[in-house]
Amino acid sequence: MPNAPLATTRRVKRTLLETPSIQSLDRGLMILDTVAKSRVPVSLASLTAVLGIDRSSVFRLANTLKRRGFLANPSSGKEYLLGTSVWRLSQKYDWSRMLSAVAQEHLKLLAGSINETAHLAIREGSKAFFVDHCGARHVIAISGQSGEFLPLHCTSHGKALLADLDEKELRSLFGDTPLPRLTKNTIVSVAELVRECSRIRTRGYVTDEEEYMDGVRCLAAPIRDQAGYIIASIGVSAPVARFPPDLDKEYGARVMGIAQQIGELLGSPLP
Amino acid sequence: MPNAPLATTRRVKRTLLETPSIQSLDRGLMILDTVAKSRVPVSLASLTAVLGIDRSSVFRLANTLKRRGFLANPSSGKEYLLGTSVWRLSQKYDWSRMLSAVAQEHLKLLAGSINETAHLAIREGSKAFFVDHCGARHVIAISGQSGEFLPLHCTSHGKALLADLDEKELRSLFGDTPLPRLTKNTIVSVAELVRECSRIRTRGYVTDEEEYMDGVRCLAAPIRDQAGYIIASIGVSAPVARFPPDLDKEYGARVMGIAQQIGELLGSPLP
DNA sequence: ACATAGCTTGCGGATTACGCAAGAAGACAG
DNA sequence: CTGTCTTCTTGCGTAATCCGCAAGCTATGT
Repeated sequence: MPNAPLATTRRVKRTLLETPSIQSLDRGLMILDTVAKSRVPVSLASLTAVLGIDRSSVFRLANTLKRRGFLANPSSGKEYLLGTSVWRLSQKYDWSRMLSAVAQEHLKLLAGSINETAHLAIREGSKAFFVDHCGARHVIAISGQSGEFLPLHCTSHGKALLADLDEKELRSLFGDTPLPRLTKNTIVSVAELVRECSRIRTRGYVTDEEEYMDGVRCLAAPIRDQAGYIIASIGVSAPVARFPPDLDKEYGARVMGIAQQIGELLGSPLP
Repeated sequence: MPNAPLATTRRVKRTLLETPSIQSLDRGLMILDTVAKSRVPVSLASLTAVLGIDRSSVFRLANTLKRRGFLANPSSGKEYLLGTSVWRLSQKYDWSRMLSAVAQEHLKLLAGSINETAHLAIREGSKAFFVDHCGARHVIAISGQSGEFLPLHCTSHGKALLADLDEKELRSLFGDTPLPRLTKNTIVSVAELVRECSRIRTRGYVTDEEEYMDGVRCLAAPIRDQAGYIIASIGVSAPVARFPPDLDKEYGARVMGIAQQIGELLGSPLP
């Protein structure tokens, strides 16, 4: 653009493709995201800092969100936290049904490709909820527990779902009660869980070394949405005899591949 | 302002009180609400009809919401349904903790006023999750199960949480499997549950006539947010000997009063 | 009491979003 | 396969809306 004949410096080329976003709405949603991301109430000042928008605009946007119940103030204070509307909306929807609809194909694919039972789970509160499963065609196979709640700290799915939490979050989640031991391998300390989580983040998958049930090994990977948040987990389970650790690398790659595909599907179910 | 020199007819008086809302954001949130309210995918046309906004504006707003993952299109079709972001946000937050923080006082008040155990519950998937409880000072009292998942169809809390569902929704929730019978009084047919729900809506509270456990009667009422959606339930439990049906009216009124107070607190925790 | 930090509100300008209307893209019937 | 009809998508000009500045205000701490 050598000449630059434009009087006012126009934003960008803004080609015909790509409908432009509505600025105020977009900003409002960013505020929601930011508040949700932080686990402590957020002050107006820090919102302006993070978003780089003027104080007054942030105030008015946040105020609008508050009026509709998407944000709220804690009993005493001006800081913002998520309001009940967010929860209301999410409750109306049966996410597990939506997820299993989207992921069903992939789950079958995974189970079929390695011929072991595959599971799909989400986190519900302090439990892993097993949304769906697809069995293997072995005489001996891990039976699926669709609809079951299992502990988070001693299953591969549970650990995958927790992968992004830091020590503080883990401690607040599990409280002061010691983690219940189900087998001799069960991880019972939060400290160890912290290490496990950081390992998941670098390696991308996690195994369950007979931590939930003797004789059963599992391998799972987190499913992340476009924004990178963990929203579910997918993995496989098999008797130890048929699932020695030297298969981990291969299975891990497979599981992670499927996890990524599902994440992409969830992110943008168009074009 | 005796002269009223304004050329363009200004909207309303717009007094100093009440910060005005940002229109586009407000509209976007209305769209979210509308989509969530409907349990079938919503077309652009019906959105414009419901909201009374121009087609193009709705399109661009919805598009913005879609980009941020708050809306999505089903695999094939242009209709809108809720996107994963809504779920993501709600997951980040520990609603049970927030709720119990807000309601703790009231729960204590309720338990104290009638000297029986009071419970606070929310729905998590297809279970009632008991968020908090407050015990009574009796030798024999119903012990509290904070942190427990209980069935929806045979507890007063569960039924209160389901009160607004219609037959279709109830059937899709419970599926084809018959409702498990826990006592001789347990409601085992969806048809009966439908009647029970309509009764709750008119009467405002519901009892559990030893449907979950022999010898225990409960009474619960739904907690509704500002918009009227059921978001939680509160109620009391006692041995039948101490809680005959002629106490229902008094206890019912008490429980409903507290439920309303909590709902108001959640809706607007300011002024 | 004063000072400081953070929240709230007026105000004017111009960017932004709105609505109209025309243009695609399908859906459906003949 | 073609024409008609519905529904979604995009240009464009207008002006209303929203943005940022800067000044009030409220609360907190010294």
